[in-house]
Amino acid sequence: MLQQQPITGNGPNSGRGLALNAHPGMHALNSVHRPDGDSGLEGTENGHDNRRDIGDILQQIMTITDQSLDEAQAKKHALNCHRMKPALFSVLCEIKEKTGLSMRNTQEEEPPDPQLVRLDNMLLAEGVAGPEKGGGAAAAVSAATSSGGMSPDSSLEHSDYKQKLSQIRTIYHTELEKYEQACSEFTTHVMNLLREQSRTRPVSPREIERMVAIIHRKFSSIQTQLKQSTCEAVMILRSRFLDARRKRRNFSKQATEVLNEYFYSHLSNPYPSEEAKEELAKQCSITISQVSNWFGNKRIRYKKNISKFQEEANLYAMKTAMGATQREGSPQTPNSTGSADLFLGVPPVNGEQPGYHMGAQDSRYSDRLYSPRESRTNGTWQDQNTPPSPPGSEGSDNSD
DNA sequence: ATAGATGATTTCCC
DNA sequence: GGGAAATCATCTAT
Repeated sequence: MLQQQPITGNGPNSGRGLALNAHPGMHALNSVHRPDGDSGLEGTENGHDNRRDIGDILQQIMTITDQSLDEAQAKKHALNCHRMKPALFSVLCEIKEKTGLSMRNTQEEEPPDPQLVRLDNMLLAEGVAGPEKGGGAAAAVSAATSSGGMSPDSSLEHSDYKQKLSQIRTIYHTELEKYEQACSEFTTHVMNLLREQSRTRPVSPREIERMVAIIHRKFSSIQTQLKQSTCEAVMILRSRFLDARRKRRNFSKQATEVLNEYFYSHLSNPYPSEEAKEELAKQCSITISQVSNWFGNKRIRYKKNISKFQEEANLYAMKTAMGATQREGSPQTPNSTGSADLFLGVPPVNGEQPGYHMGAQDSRYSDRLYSPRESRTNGTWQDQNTPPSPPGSEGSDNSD
Protein backbone atom coordinates (compact mmCIF):
# COMPACT_ATOMS: atom_id res chain seq x y z
CA MET A 1 0.00 0.00 0.00
CA LEU A 2 1.09 3.51 -0.62
CA GLN A 3 2.11 5.82 2.07
CA GLN A 4 -0.74 7.69 3.56
CA GLN A 5 -0.47 11.10 2.13
CA PRO A 6 -2.95 13.72 3.12
CA ILE A 7 -5.16 14.72 0.27
CA THR A 8 -4.35 18.33 0.76
CA GLY A 9 -0.78 19.38 0.45
CA ASN A 10 1.66 18.66 3.23
CA GLY A 11 2.60 21.41 5.45
CA PRO A 12 6.12 22.64 5.54
CA ASN A 13 6.76 20.72 8.73
CA SER A 14 5.40 17.49 7.54
CA GLY A 15 8.72 15.83 7.92
CA ARG A 16 8.05 15.78 11.57
CA GLY A 17 6.17 12.52 11.39
CA LEU A 18 3.02 12.92 9.50
CA ALA A 19 3.64 9.81 7.51
CA LEU A 20 1.96 7.00 9.34
CA ASN A 21 4.19 4.34 8.03
CA ALA A 22 7.14 6.05 9.41
CA HIS A 23 6.25 4.40 12.69
CA PRO A 24 5.45 0.87 11.85
CA GLY A 25 6.69 -0.52 15.06
CA MET A 26 5.09 1.87 17.43
CA HIS A 27 3.46 0.13 20.27
CA ALA A 28 2.44 2.51 22.90
CA LEU A 29 2.77 6.01 23.86
CA ASN A 30 5.36 5.31 26.47
CA SER A 31 7.65 3.72 23.97
CA VAL A 32 7.90 6.85 21.94
CA HIS A 33 11.10 8.79 22.18
CA ARG A 34 11.02 12.08 20.53
CA PRO A 35 14.09 12.89 18.53
CA ASP A 36 14.43 16.36 19.88
CA GLY A 37 15.56 15.06 23.21
CA ASP A 38 12.45 15.88 25.17
CA SER A 39 11.76 13.26 27.72
CA GLY A 40 8.91 10.77 27.32
CA LEU A 41 5.79 10.50 29.36
CA GLU A 42 7.51 8.76 32.16
CA GLY A 43 9.17 11.90 33.22
CA THR A 44 7.42 13.16 36.28
CA GLU A 45 8.38 16.71 35.61
CA ASN A 46 6.83 16.84 32.15
CA GLY A 47 4.10 14.36 32.81
CA HIS A 48 1.63 17.05 33.47
CA ASP A 49 2.51 18.87 30.28
CA ASN A 50 2.15 15.72 28.23
CA ARG A 51 -1.22 14.94 29.68
CA ARG A 52 -2.25 18.42 28.84
CA ASP A 53 -0.89 17.90 25.31
CA ILE A 54 -2.95 14.79 24.76
CA GLY A 55 -6.01 16.31 26.29
CA ASP A 56 -5.46 19.21 24.01
CA ILE A 57 -5.33 17.09 20.92
CA LEU A 58 -8.37 15.10 21.90
CA GLN A 59 -10.23 18.27 22.63
CA GLN A 60 -9.35 19.62 19.24
CA ILE A 61 -10.32 16.44 17.52
CA MET A 62 -13.65 16.38 19.29
CA THR A 63 -14.53 19.90 18.35
CA ILE A 64 -13.16 19.86 14.85
CA THR A 65 -16.54 19.28 13.31
CA ASP A 66 -18.02 22.29 14.97
CA GLN A 67 -15.83 24.68 13.14
CA SER A 68 -15.99 26.33 9.81
CA LEU A 69 -14.31 24.68 6.89
CA ASP A 70 -11.30 26.94 6.77
CA GLU A 71 -10.91 26.80 10.48
CA ALA A 72 -11.18 23.05 10.50
CA GLN A 73 -8.72 22.77 7.71
CA ALA A 74 -6.26 24.85 9.58
CA LYS A 75 -6.89 22.91 12.77
CA LYS A 76 -6.38 19.65 10.96
CA HIS A 77 -3.15 20.82 9.61
CA ALA A 78 -2.06 21.96 12.99
CA LEU A 79 -3.04 18.64 14.46
CA ASN A 80 -1.14 16.76 11.85
CA CYS A 81 1.90 18.68 12.65
CA HIS A 82 1.54 18.26 16.33
CA ARG A 83 4.48 16.51 17.80
CA MET A 84 2.30 14.01 19.65
CA LYS A 85 0.15 13.12 16.71
CA PRO A 86 2.03 10.11 15.33
CA ALA A 87 2.26 8.58 18.75
CA LEU A 88 -1.37 9.08 19.51
CA PHE A 89 -2.30 7.76 16.11
CA SER A 90 -0.36 4.58 16.54
CA VAL A 91 -1.67 4.02 20.01
CA LEU A 92 -5.23 4.44 18.93
CA CYS A 93 -4.65 2.17 15.99
CA GLU A 94 -3.20 -0.45 18.23
CA ILE A 95 -6.03 -0.25 20.69
CA LYS A 96 -8.46 -0.51 17.87
CA GLU A 97 -6.72 -3.61 16.55
CA LYS A 98 -6.73 -5.17 19.98
CA THR A 99 -10.36 -4.51 20.68
CA GLY A 100 -11.15 -6.11 17.37
CA LEU A 101 -13.07 -3.10 16.18
CA SER A 102 -11.41 -3.19 12.84
CA MET A 103 -11.46 -6.94 12.54
CA ARG A 104 -15.13 -7.28 12.03
CA ASN A 105 -16.32 -8.71 8.77
CA THR A 106 -13.00 -10.08 7.77
CA GLN A 107 -13.45 -13.71 6.97
CA GLU A 108 -10.42 -13.24 4.73
CA GLU A 109 -10.24 -14.65 1.25
CA GLU A 110 -13.13 -17.03 0.99
CA PRO A 111 -12.75 -19.41 -1.95
CA PRO A 112 -14.68 -18.60 -5.13
CA ASP A 113 -18.35 -19.20 -4.51
CA PRO A 114 -19.36 -22.43 -6.29
CA GLN A 115 -22.79 -21.02 -7.00
CA LEU A 116 -21.27 -17.99 -8.64
CA VAL A 117 -19.07 -20.24 -10.74
CA ARG A 118 -22.12 -22.20 -11.83
CA LEU A 119 -23.95 -19.03 -12.78
CA ASP A 120 -20.96 -17.78 -14.70
CA ASN A 121 -20.68 -21.04 -16.58
CA MET A 122 -24.32 -21.04 -17.44
CA LEU A 123 -24.32 -17.47 -18.67
CA LEU A 124 -21.30 -18.31 -20.75
CA ALA A 125 -22.99 -21.37 -22.20
CA GLU A 126 -26.13 -19.43 -23.01
CA GLY A 127 -24.12 -16.82 -24.82
CA VAL A 128 -25.13 -14.06 -22.43
CA ALA A 129 -21.75 -13.57 -20.87
CA GLY A 130 -18.46 -14.11 -22.62
CA PRO A 131 -17.38 -13.17 -26.14
CA GLU A 132 -19.52 -10.79 -28.15
CA LYS A 133 -22.46 -12.25 -30.03
CA GLY A 134 -22.27 -14.72 -32.85
CA GLY A 135 -21.74 -18.33 -31.89
CA GLY A 136 -22.96 -18.32 -28.35
CA ALA A 137 -26.65 -17.79 -28.61
CA ALA A 138 -27.07 -19.61 -31.86
CA ALA A 139 -25.14 -22.57 -30.54
CA ALA A 140 -27.29 -22.71 -27.46
CA VAL A 141 -30.44 -22.64 -29.53
CA SER A 142 -29.37 -25.29 -31.96
CA ALA A 143 -28.19 -27.48 -29.14
CA ALA A 144 -31.49 -27.13 -27.43
CA THR A 145 -33.55 -27.88 -30.50
CA SER A 146 -31.44 -30.46 -32.22
CA SER A 147 -33.18 -33.17 -30.25
CA GLY A 148 -36.55 -31.94 -31.37
CA GLY A 149 -38.08 -32.32 -34.76
CA MET A 150 -37.47 -28.78 -35.89
CA SER A 151 -34.17 -27.60 -37.17
CA PRO A 152 -34.00 -25.24 -40.10
CA ASP A 153 -37.67 -24.52 -40.44
CA SER A 154 -38.37 -22.65 -37.29
CA SER A 155 -35.92 -19.91 -37.99
CA LEU A 156 -38.71 -17.50 -37.31
CA GLU A 157 -39.04 -18.50 -33.69
CA HIS A 158 -35.29 -18.72 -33.46
CA SER A 159 -34.75 -15.20 -34.62
CA ASP A 160 -37.33 -14.11 -32.12
CA TYR A 161 -35.57 -16.10 -29.46
CA LYS A 162 -32.20 -14.70 -30.44
CA GLN A 163 -33.57 -11.21 -30.36
CA LYS A 164 -34.95 -11.67 -26.87
CA LEU A 165 -31.72 -13.29 -25.76
CA SER A 166 -29.66 -10.42 -27.05
CA GLN A 167 -32.01 -8.10 -25.21
CA ILE A 168 -31.26 -9.94 -22.02
CA ARG A 169 -27.61 -9.85 -22.90
CA THR A 170 -27.65 -6.11 -23.40
CA ILE A 171 -29.46 -5.49 -20.16
CA TYR A 172 -27.10 -7.81 -18.35
CA HIS A 173 -24.02 -6.06 -19.67
CA THR A 174 -25.26 -2.56 -19.01
CA GLU A 175 -26.26 -3.51 -15.51
CA LEU A 176 -22.96 -5.21 -14.92
CA GLU A 177 -21.13 -2.17 -16.17
CA LYS A 178 -23.21 0.05 -13.96
CA TYR A 179 -22.40 -2.06 -10.94
CA GLU A 180 -18.74 -2.12 -11.75
CA GLN A 181 -18.63 1.60 -12.22
CA ALA A 182 -20.58 2.20 -9.05
CA CYS A 183 -18.32 -0.19 -7.21
CA SER A 184 -15.11 1.51 -8.29
CA GLU A 185 -16.58 4.93 -7.69
CA PHE A 186 -17.74 3.98 -4.27
CA THR A 187 -14.44 2.31 -3.47
CA THR A 188 -12.34 5.31 -4.41
CA HIS A 189 -14.72 7.54 -2.56
CA VAL A 190 -14.48 5.49 0.60
CA MET A 191 -10.74 5.21 0.23
CA ASN A 192 -10.35 8.92 -0.11
CA LEU A 193 -12.63 9.47 2.80
CA LEU A 194 -10.76 7.04 5.00
CA ARG A 195 -7.42 8.48 4.02
CA GLU A 196 -8.66 11.91 4.79
CA GLN A 197 -10.08 10.69 8.06
CA SER A 198 -6.91 8.91 8.92
CA ARG A 199 -5.54 12.31 9.72
CA THR A 200 -7.99 12.71 12.54
CA ARG A 201 -8.98 9.16 13.28
CA PRO A 202 -7.00 5.99 13.82
CA VAL A 203 -7.55 4.40 10.44
CA SER A 204 -4.67 2.20 9.40
CA PRO A 205 -3.87 1.35 5.78
CA ARG A 206 -4.66 -2.24 6.52
CA GLU A 207 -8.06 -1.24 7.67
CA ILE A 208 -8.65 0.67 4.48
CA GLU A 209 -7.68 -2.39 2.52
CA ARG A 210 -10.09 -4.47 4.49
CA MET A 211 -12.82 -1.96 3.94
CA VAL A 212 -12.20 -2.09 0.21
CA ALA A 213 -12.44 -5.85 0.33
CA ILE A 214 -15.73 -5.61 2.19
CA ILE A 215 -17.10 -3.22 -0.39
CA HIS A 216 -16.06 -5.53 -3.18
CA ARG A 217 -17.72 -8.44 -1.48
CA LYS A 218 -20.95 -6.53 -1.12
CA PHE A 219 -20.92 -5.47 -4.72
CA SER A 220 -20.09 -8.93 -5.92
CA SER A 221 -23.06 -10.29 -4.01
CA ILE A 222 -25.19 -7.79 -5.89
CA GLN A 223 -23.59 -9.04 -9.08
CA THR A 224 -24.45 -12.57 -8.10
CA GLN A 225 -28.05 -11.54 -7.77
CA LEU A 226 -27.90 -9.93 -11.18
CA LYS A 227 -26.44 -13.07 -12.66
CA GLN A 228 -29.04 -15.18 -10.95
CA SER A 229 -31.95 -13.20 -12.26
CA THR A 230 -30.39 -13.14 -15.70
CA CYS A 231 -30.14 -16.92 -15.60
CA GLU A 232 -33.75 -17.13 -14.57
CA ALA A 233 -34.78 -14.86 -17.41
CA VAL A 234 -32.86 -17.01 -19.89
CA MET A 235 -34.43 -20.17 -18.52
CA ILE A 236 -37.91 -18.73 -18.82
CA LEU A 237 -37.14 -17.56 -22.32
CA ARG A 238 -35.88 -20.97 -23.27
CA SER A 239 -38.80 -22.84 -21.86
CA ARG A 240 -41.17 -20.46 -23.55
CA PHE A 241 -39.54 -20.50 -26.95
CA LEU A 242 -37.95 -23.86 -27.23
CA ASP A 243 -40.50 -26.11 -25.61
CA ALA A 244 -42.87 -26.20 -28.50
CA ARG A 245 -45.44 -28.21 -26.62
CA ARG A 246 -45.88 -25.36 -24.30
CA LYS A 247 -46.83 -22.89 -26.95
CA ARG A 248 -48.82 -25.23 -29.10
CA ARG A 249 -51.43 -23.47 -31.13
CA ASN A 250 -53.98 -25.09 -33.33
CA PHE A 251 -53.49 -24.41 -36.99
CA SER A 252 -55.76 -21.96 -38.65
CA LYS A 253 -58.99 -23.24 -40.09
CA GLN A 254 -57.78 -22.51 -43.54
CA ALA A 255 -54.56 -24.43 -42.98
CA THR A 256 -56.42 -27.46 -41.67
CA GLU A 257 -58.66 -27.22 -44.68
CA VAL A 258 -55.74 -27.31 -47.09
CA LEU A 259 -54.12 -30.21 -45.29
CA ASN A 260 -57.32 -32.19 -45.09
CA GLU A 261 -58.00 -31.53 -48.74
CA TYR A 262 -54.67 -33.01 -49.64
CA PHE A 263 -55.07 -35.89 -47.25
CA TYR A 264 -58.47 -36.99 -48.46
CA SER A 265 -57.69 -36.43 -52.06
CA HIS A 266 -54.62 -38.63 -51.65
CA LEU A 267 -56.24 -41.03 -49.29
CA SER A 268 -54.89 -44.06 -51.06
CA ASN A 269 -51.40 -42.78 -50.53
CA PRO A 270 -51.33 -39.90 -48.07
CA TYR A 271 -47.59 -39.42 -48.13
CA PRO A 272 -46.74 -36.04 -49.53
CA SER A 273 -43.35 -35.79 -51.15
CA GLU A 274 -40.85 -33.25 -49.98
CA GLU A 275 -41.98 -30.89 -52.68
CA ALA A 276 -45.59 -31.39 -51.75
CA LYS A 277 -44.80 -30.79 -48.12
CA GLU A 278 -43.04 -27.62 -49.05
CA GLU A 279 -45.98 -26.46 -51.08
CA LEU A 280 -48.43 -27.32 -48.31
CA ALA A 281 -46.25 -25.63 -45.74
CA LYS A 282 -46.23 -22.51 -47.83
CA GLN A 283 -49.96 -22.60 -48.32
CA CYS A 284 -50.64 -23.10 -44.64
CA SER A 285 -47.92 -20.79 -43.33
CA ILE A 286 -46.49 -23.56 -41.21
CA THR A 287 -43.18 -25.39 -41.27
CA ILE A 288 -42.39 -28.53 -43.20
CA SER A 289 -41.96 -30.45 -39.97
CA GLN A 290 -45.39 -29.33 -38.95
CA VAL A 291 -46.76 -30.65 -42.19
CA SER A 292 -44.98 -33.94 -41.53
CA ASN A 293 -46.32 -34.05 -38.02
CA TRP A 294 -49.78 -33.31 -39.20
CA PHE A 295 -49.72 -36.10 -41.76
CA GLY A 296 -48.20 -38.50 -39.27
CA ASN A 297 -50.91 -37.73 -36.77
CA LYS A 298 -53.62 -37.76 -39.37
CA ARG A 299 -52.63 -41.08 -40.85
CA ILE A 300 -52.46 -42.77 -37.51
CA ARG A 301 -55.68 -41.27 -36.24
CA TYR A 302 -57.53 -41.91 -39.39
CA LYS A 303 -56.40 -45.49 -39.46
CA LYS A 304 -57.31 -46.02 -35.85
CA ASN A 305 -60.85 -44.96 -36.29
CA ILE A 306 -61.86 -44.69 -39.89
CA SER A 307 -65.55 -44.54 -39.17
CA LYS A 308 -65.05 -41.47 -37.10
CA PHE A 309 -63.47 -39.69 -40.03
CA GLN A 310 -66.02 -40.86 -42.53
CA GLU A 311 -68.06 -37.74 -42.44
CA GLU A 312 -65.00 -35.60 -42.84
CA ALA A 313 -63.80 -37.77 -45.69
CA ASN A 314 -67.11 -37.39 -47.49
CA LEU A 315 -67.08 -33.68 -46.94
CA TYR A 316 -63.71 -33.23 -48.52
CA ALA A 317 -64.52 -35.67 -51.26
CA MET A 318 -67.51 -33.57 -52.06
CA LYS A 319 -65.44 -30.44 -52.00
CA THR A 320 -62.83 -31.74 -54.36
CA ALA A 321 -65.56 -33.14 -56.57
CA MET A 322 -67.06 -29.71 -56.83
CA GLY A 323 -63.71 -28.33 -57.72
CA ALA A 324 -63.33 -30.98 -60.37
CA THR A 325 -66.66 -30.30 -62.01
CA GLN A 326 -65.83 -26.66 -62.16
CA ARG A 327 -62.63 -27.47 -63.99
CA GLU A 328 -64.30 -29.93 -66.29
CA GLY A 329 -63.04 -28.47 -69.52
CA SER A 330 -59.38 -28.55 -68.64
CA PRO A 331 -58.79 -32.02 -67.26
CA GLN A 332 -55.45 -31.78 -65.57
CA THR A 333 -54.11 -28.77 -63.86
CA PRO A 334 -50.55 -29.76 -63.23
CA ASN A 335 -50.53 -28.63 -59.68
CA SER A 336 -53.93 -29.86 -58.87
CA THR A 337 -54.40 -31.74 -55.67
CA GLY A 338 -58.00 -31.58 -56.59
CA SER A 339 -60.09 -34.57 -57.42
CA ALA A 340 -57.12 -36.79 -57.86
CA ASP A 341 -58.15 -39.56 -55.52
CA LEU A 342 -61.69 -38.66 -55.23
CA PHE A 343 -62.85 -41.97 -56.47
CA LEU A 344 -59.74 -43.79 -55.61
CA GLY A 345 -58.86 -42.52 -52.20
CA VAL A 346 -62.18 -42.69 -50.48
CA PRO A 347 -63.14 -46.14 -51.61
CA PRO A 348 -60.69 -47.88 -49.30
CA VAL A 349 -62.95 -46.71 -46.56
CA ASN A 350 -65.42 -49.15 -47.90
CA GLY A 351 -62.98 -51.93 -47.56
CA GLU A 352 -62.23 -52.00 -51.22
CA GLN A 353 -58.92 -53.27 -52.42
CA PRO A 354 -56.94 -50.14 -52.92
CA GLY A 355 -54.46 -51.79 -55.19
CA TYR A 356 -57.22 -52.17 -57.64
CA HIS A 357 -57.07 -48.54 -58.52
CA MET A 358 -53.44 -47.96 -58.23
CA GLY A 359 -52.61 -48.43 -61.83
CA ALA A 360 -55.03 -45.90 -63.08
CA GLN A 361 -54.17 -43.54 -60.31
CA ASP A 362 -50.49 -43.61 -61.00
CA SER A 363 -50.85 -43.01 -64.67
CA ARG A 364 -53.23 -40.19 -64.20
CA TYR A 365 -51.94 -38.45 -61.10
CA SER A 366 -48.25 -38.61 -61.20
CA ASP A 367 -48.16 -34.90 -60.60
CA ARG A 368 -45.25 -33.44 -58.73
CA LEU A 369 -47.13 -33.52 -55.49
CA TYR A 370 -47.51 -37.20 -55.57
CA SER A 371 -45.36 -39.31 -53.35
CA PRO A 372 -43.07 -41.80 -54.97
CA ARG A 373 -42.98 -44.01 -51.91
CA GLU A 374 -45.43 -46.52 -53.24
CA SER A 375 -43.76 -49.76 -52.50
CA ARG A 376 -43.48 -48.90 -48.89
CA THR A 377 -46.89 -47.40 -48.76
CA ASN A 378 -48.35 -50.58 -50.02
CA GLY A 379 -46.80 -52.32 -47.11
CA THR A 380 -47.92 -50.07 -44.32
CA TRP A 381 -50.69 -47.69 -45.11
CA GLN A 382 -52.80 -49.69 -47.47
CA ASP A 383 -52.60 -52.98 -45.67
CA GLN A 384 -53.83 -51.43 -42.53
CA ASN A 385 -56.11 -49.16 -44.36
CA THR A 386 -58.78 -51.76 -44.34
CA PRO A 387 -60.10 -51.87 -40.82
CA PRO A 388 -60.90 -55.24 -39.29
CA SER A 389 -64.61 -54.54 -39.26
CA PRO A 390 -65.57 -51.15 -40.53
CA PRO A 391 -68.98 -50.06 -39.32
CA GLY A 392 -71.81 -50.49 -41.68
CA SER A 393 -73.00 -47.60 -43.82
CA GLU A 394 -69.70 -46.57 -45.30
CA GLY A 395 -69.43 -43.73 -47.70
CA SER A 396 -70.19 -45.80 -50.75
CA ASP A 397 -71.91 -42.76 -52.12
CA ASN A 398 -68.55 -41.48 -53.10
CA SER A 399 -67.51 -44.28 -55.32
CA ASP A 400 -69.96 -43.65 -58.09
C1' DA B 1 -64.09 -28.65 -14.56
C1' DT B 2 -64.00 -31.92 -17.98
C1' DA B 3 -63.54 -34.78 -22.13
C1' DG B 4 -62.13 -34.87 -26.50
C1' DA B 5 -59.27 -32.74 -30.15
C1' DT B 6 -54.86 -31.68 -31.66
C1' DG B 7 -49.98 -30.47 -32.39
C1' DA B 8 -45.50 -32.07 -30.76
C1' DT B 9 -42.29 -35.41 -28.94
C1' DT B 10 -40.40 -39.91 -28.03
C1' DT B 11 -39.39 -44.60 -29.00
C1' DC B 12 -38.98 -48.20 -31.93
C1' DC B 13 -38.53 -50.22 -36.42
C1' DC B 14 -37.09 -50.78 -41.16
C1' DG C 1 -33.83 -40.72 -42.07
C1' DG C 2 -38.79 -41.40 -42.44
C1' DG C 3 -42.72 -43.49 -40.61
C1' DA C 4 -45.81 -45.98 -36.97
C1' DA C 5 -47.32 -45.97 -32.55
C1' DA C 6 -47.59 -44.31 -27.97
C1' DT C 7 -47.54 -40.53 -25.22
C1' DC C 8 -47.38 -35.78 -23.63
C1' DA C 9 -49.14 -31.13 -23.16
C1' DT C 10 -52.09 -27.83 -24.50
C1' DC C 11 -56.38 -26.08 -26.65
C1' DT C 12 -61.31 -25.96 -27.12
C1' DA C 13 -66.03 -26.88 -26.73
C1' DT C 14 -69.31 -28.27 -23.39
